[in-house]
Amino acid sequence: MAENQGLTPRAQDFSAWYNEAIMRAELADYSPVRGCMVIRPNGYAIWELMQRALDDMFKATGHRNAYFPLFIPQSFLQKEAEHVEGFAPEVALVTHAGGKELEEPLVVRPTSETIIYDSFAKWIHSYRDLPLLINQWCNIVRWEMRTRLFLRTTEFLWQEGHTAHADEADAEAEVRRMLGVYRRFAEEWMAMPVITGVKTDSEKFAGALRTYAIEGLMQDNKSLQAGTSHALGQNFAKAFGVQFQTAAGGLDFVWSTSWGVSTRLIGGLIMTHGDDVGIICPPRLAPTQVVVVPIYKSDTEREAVLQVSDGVVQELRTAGVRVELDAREGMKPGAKYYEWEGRGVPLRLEIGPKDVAKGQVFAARRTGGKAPIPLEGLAVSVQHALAEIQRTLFDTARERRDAATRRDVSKDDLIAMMAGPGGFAYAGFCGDVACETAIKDATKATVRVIPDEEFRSPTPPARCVWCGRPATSEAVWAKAY
RNA sequence: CGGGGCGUGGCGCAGACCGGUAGCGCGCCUGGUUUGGGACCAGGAGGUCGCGGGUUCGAGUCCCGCCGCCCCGACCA
Repeated sequence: MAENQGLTPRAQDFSAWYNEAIMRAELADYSPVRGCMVIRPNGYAIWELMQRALDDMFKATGHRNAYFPLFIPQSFLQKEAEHVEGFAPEVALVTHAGGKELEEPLVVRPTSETIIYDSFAKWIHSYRDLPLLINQWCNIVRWEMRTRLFLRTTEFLWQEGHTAHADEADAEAEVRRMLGVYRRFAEEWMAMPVITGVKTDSEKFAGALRTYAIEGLMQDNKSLQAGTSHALGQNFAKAFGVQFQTAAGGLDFVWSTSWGVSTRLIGGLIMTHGDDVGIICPPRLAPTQVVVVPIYKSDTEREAVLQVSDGVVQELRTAGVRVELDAREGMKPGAKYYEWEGRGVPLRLEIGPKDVAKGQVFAARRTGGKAPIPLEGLAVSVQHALAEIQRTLFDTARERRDAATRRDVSKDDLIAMMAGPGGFAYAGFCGDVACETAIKDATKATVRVIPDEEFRSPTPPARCVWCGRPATSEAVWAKAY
């Protein structure tokens, strides 16, 4: 049958594949408003699972959720110089409402630092009020020039943590802690290996002292900034007068942090695991972890097969597995397979007359391989299989990332790499923005991070890959989303 | 904003160079037969051909203008 039902192969056109994979899985749709997207139930279900996992981690680290307004007085944004400058070009402004012009235009939040610090200034009086650990789940608007489903849309959903601390060390610990949470989420839930590190000044958040990030390498060997954690110093505290009385009786400004991940993670999930058939959901984030497809000819077969299938579904559901029974009539099993594979369901159980007779189901993994599983102890076997699939996805992704990583590259290597296969290039960096710019102009690659110790090369590079002067650090270069 | 591509039933496309009854595949609806990797037969529904002008007896097709979308680049999570 129709060969035209397949997706554009990744190797042929990764962008086309990405869009088609999203459409096939019914994760999202284009909207009537340019740059915006509709997140369909299949896509939103992934987001809900991400939210739940992350929210639990935020709560476990002492954070509480709150909600701040979508509209921010324009003047607020202007109180922090770098912040305005950074966000001004992509801000949407409400100038009219209620049928008349507003006295002061309202910014549609591109991020909530300013309006949150306005509140923090009211809430924080004493060192006893610190640390203040707040998170909010909300939507954000940034008027981007060029958009891409999930990866960069005009409006997107995210989570932004905002915390205030009595001293720099405590704030720094928070910034690192939340970067660690993001890393753990990426690795353990998304099965997406990431490197962590600090951003260069040119890549850091507008208004931050330092920005830390997790970066994953996608299948086209471009890097995706998947989460950021910012040390804001006392910049916003000073701009908004967030002061507190110290234990010693003095007055000081708080040290603050902010950190966020967004629906962009869904794009990362797609580009990390998808294959030419469609997306692949890691089991822990799969809205449907298991689909049961009954197979039969006669009515008697149908009855027996459906009875076993129902029992399987019940058993798995009771065991906490997210399972669906696809008992649609008039559709060939093969057609169902393709449909669920396109949606990324990690495990499929086929149940036919032969399986019923043998007391087994036939399990097909989205990561490859088919094998019978006995009905006896099925729930445990299925959970085992899901855990293995989760691990396989992570291992495969890490091997792919490592295979696309080169260390101690020379200037010529860097140029050749970025003109060719792409990937992560580790090399010495003098720290001069001039070299950063020159490299970007010549290769399109940017410094993704100055990697944390764990990711650094055993022998630190001695010289800058570009200018040859002594290196102040090792950096990771890649083309990025 | 620059470069490239594209707008024709829900989706994918043909028709355009050379103006003359709007077509194909998939999907959808009804009935029947099917069902271990994308079923088949029969019947059926569904289109302001992106929008606005113009040329013409007649425009999906030719001319002018506009709009939108996708991809690549500059800005960004």
